[in-house]
Order: sequence, then structure tokens, then C-alpha cells
Amino acid sequence: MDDSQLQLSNQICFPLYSVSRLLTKAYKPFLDKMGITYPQYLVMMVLWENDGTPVNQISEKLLLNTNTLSPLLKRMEKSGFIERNRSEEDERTVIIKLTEKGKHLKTEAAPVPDELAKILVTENIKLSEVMQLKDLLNEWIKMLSDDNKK
Amino acid sequence: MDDSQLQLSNQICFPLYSVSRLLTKAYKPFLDKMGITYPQYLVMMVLWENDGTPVNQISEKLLLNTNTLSPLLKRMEKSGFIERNRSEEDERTVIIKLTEKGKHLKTEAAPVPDELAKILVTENIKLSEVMQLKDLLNEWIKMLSDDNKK
DNA sequence: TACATTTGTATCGCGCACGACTTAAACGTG
DNA sequence: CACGTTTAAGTCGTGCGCGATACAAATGTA
Repeated sequence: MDDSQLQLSNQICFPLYSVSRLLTKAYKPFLDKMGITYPQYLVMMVLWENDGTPVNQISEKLLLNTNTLSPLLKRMEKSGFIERNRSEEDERTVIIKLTEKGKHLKTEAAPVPDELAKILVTENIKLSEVMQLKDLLNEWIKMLSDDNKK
Repeated sequence: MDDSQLQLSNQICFPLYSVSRLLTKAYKPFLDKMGITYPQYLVMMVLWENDGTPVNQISEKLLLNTNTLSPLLKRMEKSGFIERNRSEEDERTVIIKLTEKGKHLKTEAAPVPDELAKILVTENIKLSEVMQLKDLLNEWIKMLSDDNKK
């Protein structure tokens, strides 16, 4: 192994990048059945918790800009999971509301987190380690997303 | 916070997905100066360590399929960092070799890992935690990439 | 030596991500 | 009220990722 390969950042960033992709792939069989993608699943979770969320709040929660969300939400509207309507108080903001089909999808999605948890915690991977990882990742999110605002 | 938000997998997968994106963004100012992207940087690291690597070995190391790598490598050839040549022993395999420009880029890239390390380890984030995270991520990579082969 | 199978690379289509930019509504200040 | 600024959403172009598929070279086997 070369010197540059031994660098801390390479040892961390590449695994993060790979695991993120591999996990999205692990979700795929479940989400395929539901007719959505992983980023769309994230939007659905925001809406199941808080129906009628405006685009800018979805943007804040998922750390995704509107140039990503606008086309994504249009695809979700086309698929019949959501409705997009301009707010009456403020004509600039667009309110995202679940359709009946979108609300119903929550039932179908209910077992997904458990299925994924089976992958994340195994004999080799302890729950305590995973929880510690979670805290570390959230610390990075705080730092890195603050940097972006400057 | 809703019940589904409390699920382990959501608490882990979303942060992983976000941190991966935010870190790629953190690399961007450095890589922009060099004229490459993060995935291209990964390929360069493979080549700096092992010039003349065939496409299928790059694929294995980076866990990226050829339908991602082929166009990416063509862009890198167009940018003048690499050469793509069919192997003489086996006409199917394509050998990737660094150009002089590509070799020279290693010098320019040398300070990048340290810059990133400054972001990854701070007063709030201990090196020991980061190393533990690394082990956990590699454990997941082992499991998840094995699943894909089946 | 014929032919099925495997292997290595590439093409195609679609859905993100994201920087740069546009457009329109709302707001603030003189 | 006029007008510059801010805010919210969207468009455009480029580069991934990746499933499905194509194709040719190499290999295995009868």
C-alpha cells in the first residue's frame, strides 16, 4: 500500500462514499416494490411525519438544494404520490401534500427500517458501535453543512 | 419526531448519505484546482499506486462497475490525465496508464489528504472515534459488497 | 474443430447532485 | 409609493451511479 493510501482522509472518505452507495443499493429491492427511489423515500418520510411541508423545509431537512428537489418532486407528482400547490399566503412557496396513494404507501414502507436494521447490526457489528457512528456522523453534518452556509 | 424517524436504519443511512455528499463537496475546492472530480480522484489514487491497472481491477478496488467507469475514464482521457489501450495478451482488457500530466498531478494532490484530515478531526471529533468508524465502515463494505456478488 | 459459455468492456436510459443562472414574489428603506 | 434587496422555486448543463443490454474476445467442452 502506498503512502497516500495510508492517509486518514482516504481511509475514511472512500469507505463513506462506498457504504453510502452500497446501502442505497440495499434499500433498492424494497423501494422498487413501492415504486420509489431512495431520495424519494427520504422525501416521503418527511411528508409522513409532516404533511404539507413547503419545498424549502424539505430542502433544509434533507440538505438537498431546490435544483435537486424540484425535478425530483415533479417526478413524484407524476407518479401520483404527492401534489404541488403554491401557498396562498406567499405565492413564492410551494406546498407539498401527500395524495391518498402517498399516504397509503406508509403502511407498505413500515417493515423497511427493520429489514435494513438486520443488515446494519450483525454478529460482527454491535449496536453500540452503530449508535456511536451515528453521533459522529451527525457531528460532521453539523460542521460541514454550516460551512456550506458561509 | 415520528415513530418511523426513530428507526435505527433511518438514523444511520440518512446521515451516511448526507456526510458522503458533504465530504465530496469538501474535496471540491481542492479538486477543482486540479481539474478532476472526486470519483476521478479515486481513479488517480489507484493509478498513482499502480500505474497500468486494467479497468476490471479499478472496478474491483473502487466498487464501481464498468458502466460507470468507461465513460469516466473516457473523460479523464479527454482531459489528458490517462491513456486507454487494449492489452496485447488479452484483447478484451483495457489497460489504463498515466500520462506525464497525470503523473505530475500527484505532486499537486499531495497536500489534499492533510487538508481533509483537518476537517475530519477537530476538538469535538477524536481521532480514535474516527478510526473506529473506519473499521465499522469496512466491515459493512465487506458484507454489502459480498451480497452484491451473489 | 465446432459451439456454448464466460469474461471484459462498452452503450443506453434514467435519476439524482450540484454549480451557475433565471424569474417572480415579498420585503425593507428612504 | 418607488426601488433595491432578499427569498423561494425553477431551469440548464455536466458528471456520476447503475440496471439492462450488447458485443467481441477468450475459454471450455464435446
